Amino acid sequence: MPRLSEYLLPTEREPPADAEALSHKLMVRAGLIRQVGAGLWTWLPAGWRTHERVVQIVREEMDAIGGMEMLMPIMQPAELWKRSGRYEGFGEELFKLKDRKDADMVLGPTSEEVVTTHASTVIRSYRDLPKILYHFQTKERDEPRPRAAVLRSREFVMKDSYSFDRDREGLDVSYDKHARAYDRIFDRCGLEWYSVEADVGAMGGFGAHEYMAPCPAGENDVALAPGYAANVEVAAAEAQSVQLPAALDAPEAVHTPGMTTVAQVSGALGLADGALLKAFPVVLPDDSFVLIVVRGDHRVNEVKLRLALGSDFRPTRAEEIEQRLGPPGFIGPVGAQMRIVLDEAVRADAGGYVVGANRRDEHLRGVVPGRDFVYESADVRSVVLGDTVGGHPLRIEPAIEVGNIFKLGTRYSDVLGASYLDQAGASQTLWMGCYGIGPARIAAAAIEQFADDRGISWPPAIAPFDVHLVTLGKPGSDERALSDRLYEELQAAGLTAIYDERDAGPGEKFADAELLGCPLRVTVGRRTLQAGELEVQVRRGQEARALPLEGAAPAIADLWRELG
RNA sequence: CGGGGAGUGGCGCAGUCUGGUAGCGCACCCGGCUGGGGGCCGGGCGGCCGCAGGUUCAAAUCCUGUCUCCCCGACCA
Repeated sequence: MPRLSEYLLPTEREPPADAEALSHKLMVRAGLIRQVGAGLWTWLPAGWRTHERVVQIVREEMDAIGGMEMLMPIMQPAELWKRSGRYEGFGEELFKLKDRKDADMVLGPTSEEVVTTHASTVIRSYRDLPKILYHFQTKERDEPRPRAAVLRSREFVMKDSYSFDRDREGLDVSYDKHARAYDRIFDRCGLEWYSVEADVGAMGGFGAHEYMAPCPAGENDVALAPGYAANVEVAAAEAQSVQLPAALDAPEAVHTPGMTTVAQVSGALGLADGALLKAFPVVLPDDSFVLIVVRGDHRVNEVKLRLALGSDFRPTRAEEIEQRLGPPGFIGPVGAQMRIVLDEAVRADAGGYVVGANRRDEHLRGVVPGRDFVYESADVRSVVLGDTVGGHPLRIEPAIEVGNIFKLGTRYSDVLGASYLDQAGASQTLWMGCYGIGPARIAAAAIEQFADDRGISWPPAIAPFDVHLVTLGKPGSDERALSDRLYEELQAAGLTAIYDERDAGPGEKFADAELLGCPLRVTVGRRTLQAGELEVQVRRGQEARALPLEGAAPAIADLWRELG
């Protein structure tokens, strides 16, 4: 255990000028991390202690569900990725390089290819199943925009585990085991968290959950209602109803010169934005056009749209819109010669909507879906504040994704030939799941969630040290002799301690202790010594209490356990 | 990739418009004082002014190019 005079803890008074996120500022100020380049960070000793405490918690819970720790390489032959289709499919995020023989290599952003390749040769029989394999390994992802220090970096350690099962039911069991392990992990780390249903996306999975830690620096928006939590990417909710003017016998043209936005048209007509319909043409891979129509106060959700269309799509170019429909800003579903998908929040019986007329400077009013255009119905919009779930209004808050679990199915085992022989001797494809956790994000999320104006306030289980021991005595003083002894006794009592015996003033020592944020600060000074007691401050809430000198170390250990 | 901003000592900044000895606060080193909330006094160390080219008697400052980093958005197993 370190004495601070010998330790490397470069604290700063000022945060880096370009830091925005609280965790970024505090991790640098507290001497936990330093930047090397964009999205590349060094963990300094105290920061790494926290990282490794998180890792140890994850390890224990993975082992508890039968996971087996291993280690796969960061650098991987491109051949594997070409076989899985992800050499191109992963996109620009994949770091690619060549070795001296000019062979294509990649730096692994994840390890499905490698682990599945092993499984294909190592798992041969139904008797070998199920298996859960995991490792902590550095991941490399050439992020288009790294941000907020370790919250989104280009290189980071991830725990990734992979389950192998005989069938879909087996996968469900492995998945549930992970879900339970994850619950314990995030609880033990002291985070505020919840799990949400996630986009299974282009990976073609069978189910996925994300573990979210709410905090201001979060990059995901989560929709919440009592008993409901979902990433806004996939969230579904009841839309607030909107006051519509009465339907007309037939659509009627309205002159709307230069009014290309919803706000302009609704303003000019004195209507709510939701009384208008917005139209977004998209193009499918077969080059057919689909017109997506949502309420004027709603936005198309691309993830949900992809799901509803059952295929990828691209936005339409301006000249295509002009050619197929009309001038951009004035397009609408009436008379459109293409497939129309109408969002479910649009009611066919509520009155008359206003839509673009597909002619310059003109809209139509009194439009009734079904009567005036033919459509398919689907939920393709993003939820907004004001929507309800089960009658409860939605809350939307930012969160950091600290982990996820994903039912892969046979997507990798199929293409990489991972199969086993069943009891009847028939070859069967392995069913797989993959499960990730980012220890760095857990650390950053904990900072975000619990920091106060004095600095970090770690959850006890992942603090760099359990106790921050501050001595105010000069070398040779009685106070110093006592604190030296206490330092030994704290360790004997099973606590980790950082001992600030620097030749510095009390204000500086207290400020550094509160910045670093260990759960307990113990102060030894003349004042307390004369009173025959020690001052112990609980970092969170900064409540101070006095403990008798006699038997102080075990009492501090008890106090620490109470916090945990 | 689109938009915006910034590169001057370890950190935070001024100086650039109007070219002329590279500065301030903190940190750091030495000495002394102080000793329960970033204390005080004195003395110091430390800078290819991101890089390259150009203009000029002279460039941190003007011109051209380039690199890097940050923020917002797009993107994101």
